[in-house]
Amino acid sequence: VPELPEAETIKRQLEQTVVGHIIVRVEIPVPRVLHTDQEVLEAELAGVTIIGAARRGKNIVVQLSTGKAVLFHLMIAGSLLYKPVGSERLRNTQVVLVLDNDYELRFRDLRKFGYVKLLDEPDVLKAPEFSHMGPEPLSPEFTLDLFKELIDKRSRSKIKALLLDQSFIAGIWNIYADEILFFARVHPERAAGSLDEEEVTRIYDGIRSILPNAIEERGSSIASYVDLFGEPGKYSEFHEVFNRTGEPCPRSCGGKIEKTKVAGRGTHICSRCQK
DNA sequence: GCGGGTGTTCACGC
DNA sequence: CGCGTGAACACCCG
Repeated sequence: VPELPEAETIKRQLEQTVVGHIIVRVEIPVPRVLHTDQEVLEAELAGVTIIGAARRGKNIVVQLSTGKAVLFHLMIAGSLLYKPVGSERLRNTQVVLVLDNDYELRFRDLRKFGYVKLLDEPDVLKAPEFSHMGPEPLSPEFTLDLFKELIDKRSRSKIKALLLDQSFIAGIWNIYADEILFFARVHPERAAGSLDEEEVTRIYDGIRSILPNAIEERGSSIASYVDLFGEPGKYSEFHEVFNRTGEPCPRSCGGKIEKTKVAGRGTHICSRCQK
């Protein structure tokens, strides 16, 4: 599942590739993945220049010279791919933006849970589509004080449920929630209100260090995720607990990584380190 | 047939 | 009672 680091990787790669190019044609083999009327989308995209790329949470946005933008949500098994025109298109390619440099931007989703949508507001901080979302964890506005305030308001929730809640904080999902809580030595079932100041600070520090490290490695490839160039992310090699059930705890505490279920999600913990 | 993210609805408990 | 919370669905297909 592409989370913040994976979406940010793709956003940065879009800036190096499609930005500055004109969309000469749009092909939509599977219109069902559109959350915008097909004719409207085609009319709004054809002949238009791509002027920027942005990200909000796990959402990827391509900004257009017309003041509109295109939102790609990769959901569970989606990918965006930058490929030469004429190269073989993988099965399940649903939307293709053909560019003026003989390359094309392809949206592909094995599960068809992901979607493509036209936005009238290209500023991701203003677009109503994202108005329900919590703060961007890597933004300057997301301070320790703000995090403490938000935690206080949701004291009854389990901390892992909060990290997964996109309206609480944007872009973190299962991999990074588990890695952050292991880093912070906090058990995922803990009620937010039971966390002391040091624990909240450690979770905050985990968020602010793990996400940038993961971006540096172009994200984590666990199932189907690949970046814009079809390459897997390398951060999976650095996972301390996620997908490491049964392995010894990397803190050498003598415990083993266990898999449980918290907030409805598979959850990896070292129960000796995380209290 | 399971599982995955999201939006929605619905039920529960404080 | 009202709110916060969480559970149950629907969507789809390897």
